[in-house]
Amino acid sequence: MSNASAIATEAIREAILDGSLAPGSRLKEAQLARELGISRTPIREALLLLQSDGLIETMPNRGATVRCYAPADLDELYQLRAVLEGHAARVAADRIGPDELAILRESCQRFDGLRGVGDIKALVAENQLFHETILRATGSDRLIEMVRKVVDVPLVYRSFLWYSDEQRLISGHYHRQIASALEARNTERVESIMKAHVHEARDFLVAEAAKSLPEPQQEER
Amino acid sequence: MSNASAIATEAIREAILDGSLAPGSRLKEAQLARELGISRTPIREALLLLQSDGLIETMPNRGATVRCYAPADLDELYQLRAVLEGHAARVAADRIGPDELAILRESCQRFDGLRGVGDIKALVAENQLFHETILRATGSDRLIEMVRKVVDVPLVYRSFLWYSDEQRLISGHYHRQIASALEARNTERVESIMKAHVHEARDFLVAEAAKSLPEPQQEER
DNA sequence: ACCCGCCGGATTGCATACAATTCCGCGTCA
DNA sequence: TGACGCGGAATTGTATGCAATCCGGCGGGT
Repeated sequence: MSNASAIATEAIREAILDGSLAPGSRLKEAQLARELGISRTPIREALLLLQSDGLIETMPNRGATVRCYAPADLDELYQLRAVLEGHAARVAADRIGPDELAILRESCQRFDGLRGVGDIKALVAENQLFHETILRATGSDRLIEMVRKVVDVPLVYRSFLWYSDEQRLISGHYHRQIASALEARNTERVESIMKAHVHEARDFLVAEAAKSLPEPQQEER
Repeated sequence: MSNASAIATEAIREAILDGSLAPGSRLKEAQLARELGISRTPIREALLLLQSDGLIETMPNRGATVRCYAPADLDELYQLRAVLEGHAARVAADRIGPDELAILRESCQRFDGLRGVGDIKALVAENQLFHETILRATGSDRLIEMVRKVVDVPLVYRSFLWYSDEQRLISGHYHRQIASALEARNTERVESIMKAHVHEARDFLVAEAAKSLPEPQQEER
């Protein structure tokens, strides 16, 4: 991470994902530059990248704001994610190697081990590892990139999912089923399981989001 | 198109798509700035956008080059396009309105009328209109954006397709079938036809590309 | 009282100057 | 002769200054 604009990009992205920058809040270039101790130029480049990631929104001459997401957006994102990850799983079934399968197995083990533990961050990380391993097995950088764009955004709201012990159990089960189908190189099956897995996460999250933020209010600052 | 960086983005994109900037050629910021009569700052922003579109490639401290595509890349892109447009067609089947259906019908008519005519640009435009109408009917900006990223890139090579009279005929046929399936709101059918349509285009193009550019040579400048 | 236009502060957009890095050719040394 | 290292030119990365634009408040007119 040598250059300043990459540092800025990650710093701002982290701030958005961990909630220090609330949805709707205004991102002033000068302010961000001061806070990160760099000039406005790399900040502008970072904002451009984050915009293309869909994390922020910019209006010409009026600056950038952290993008707000309505439940409908979550739904749309997860729909796309199901399509993309389903496809990824199918492709991966033909190309995944023994070492990657081993990683998946181990991940499933650790996932089970985390049952009942309150460590949400570890769960999220473990889940990410599982999904990313499958994505990498596709060998398609474009696909990886697309999924990242669809996954990163709802990460803001996503922790909800892991507070439910039942959801953890079910997710772990899906992961094991997916790993088995990949091992058996059953393309049809792995695609449909993956889609079901993502769709369930969507249903759960959309329901939760509808409860906790019924109005997509525009926050200010 | 008021601001300079948007102008620069479109100018460079056009130059890449119409071939004035050959794949592999180096994009020097100062040179582009001189040619467009603006400073390097908006050029840099344009390059960032084009990079996220996948049209160019940049290495840190070493500038940008027009991205080269191997036949394998074309294959990958069309695979993704089939998945995404297939999904789009499915979604559109539930949401498309009568006016959009009319546009599709008219487009099919005009498409048939262009048979035997040498006007490649008109064919490309008509084809784009057809596919974009379906995409817009999904109401999902993210999906539109994703497809654009996958479609724009091979546009460089794509004219091949339309030189074959047989391909025109077949494409026209697919378009009519798709329009019918949409009108009947047959989600399963429209998805599978759209996928087949894209897959055929891919087969044709990959075969042509393999013939005309057997080695993905790195051009310089 | 309400609407309209103007003005000052704040913020973004663009240009330019400067610093850091890379690439290439030359000379030196083993 | 070949490999290594060292400038210097070219190019990218960052900082900063200035112009253009937008927002909010104030005053005048209806």
